[in-house]
Amino acid sequence: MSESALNLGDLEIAVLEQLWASGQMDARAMHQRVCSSRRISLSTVQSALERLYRKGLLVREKVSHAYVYAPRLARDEVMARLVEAALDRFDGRQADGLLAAFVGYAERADEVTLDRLERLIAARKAALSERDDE
Amino acid sequence: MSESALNLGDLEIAVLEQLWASGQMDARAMHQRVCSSRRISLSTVQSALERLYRKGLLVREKVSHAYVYAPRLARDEVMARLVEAALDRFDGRQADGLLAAFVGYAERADEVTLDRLERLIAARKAALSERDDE
DNA sequence: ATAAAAGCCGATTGCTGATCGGTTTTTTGT
DNA sequence: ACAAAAAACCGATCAGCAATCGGCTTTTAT
Repeated sequence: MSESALNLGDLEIAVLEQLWASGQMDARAMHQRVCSSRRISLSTVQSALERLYRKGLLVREKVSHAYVYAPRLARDEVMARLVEAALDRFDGRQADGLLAAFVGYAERADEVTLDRLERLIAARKAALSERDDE
Repeated sequence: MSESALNLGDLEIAVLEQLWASGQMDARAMHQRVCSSRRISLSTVQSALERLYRKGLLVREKVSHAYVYAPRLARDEVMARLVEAALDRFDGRQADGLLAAFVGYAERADEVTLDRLERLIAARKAALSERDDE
């Protein structure tokens, strides 16, 4: 049922970051964005986009001849899936794992983050009790 | 510089789970535990233990001739590192990343987990304000 | 129709985990 | 002390996957 197993390489993440920042792009534009930091050919970028597309992380539309790629998932969602993929391989109790992972981060978390988390938890609790009612 | 890049294979995780459950074990004992679900030779298990040792996840002690391995990190700590490794590759704001990752899990979290998280957050907030005081 | 741009395909490289067998070293039983 | 058994050590193979590229095919635009 779980079967996530998402895995992303460095180029793939860099490409995703560009798309999250700009919304959409074709391979050529992407190449120009990333070729400054990485000396890379157009086809390499195309391969990365293609892989991300096959992984279900991008949507694309043929604009006249070229594909224009756009993120299919929000940045946050992808991060969540990565966490899920990393934790799903352990025996049961993912919640505990996340909890544990969070502890490590919490030690560094600032007040704003904590406030946001509290709101998230409150929202989740509300959702839970509402579901119980019906 | 982050430089975590922790990565674990399936056998490695299975081996770790056994050690977390039993505290310590030598290669032979480990082999007997895992060879039921995986048809695997002793040396394969030894390799996995060796790899985990080199990765700093296990300690070992030569008990007379055989190494006895034990976890160096708690299960939770390893999970936390895995999450960290998965998230560190994104641009900045890891706190936000964790937050985001948490959102996904929170949607499935049960009340007990939520309560525990609230306590964690409260504890962290207390620690923060105490530090501000001094 | 032809050149340029894009897509598609296959190959290579590099890394890492899983897996094993053979050789050397250590332990142990007699 | 010696031989058999157990363990460690070593290196080799295999598989999967990301990164990378070049070349062939298709489509577009002039």
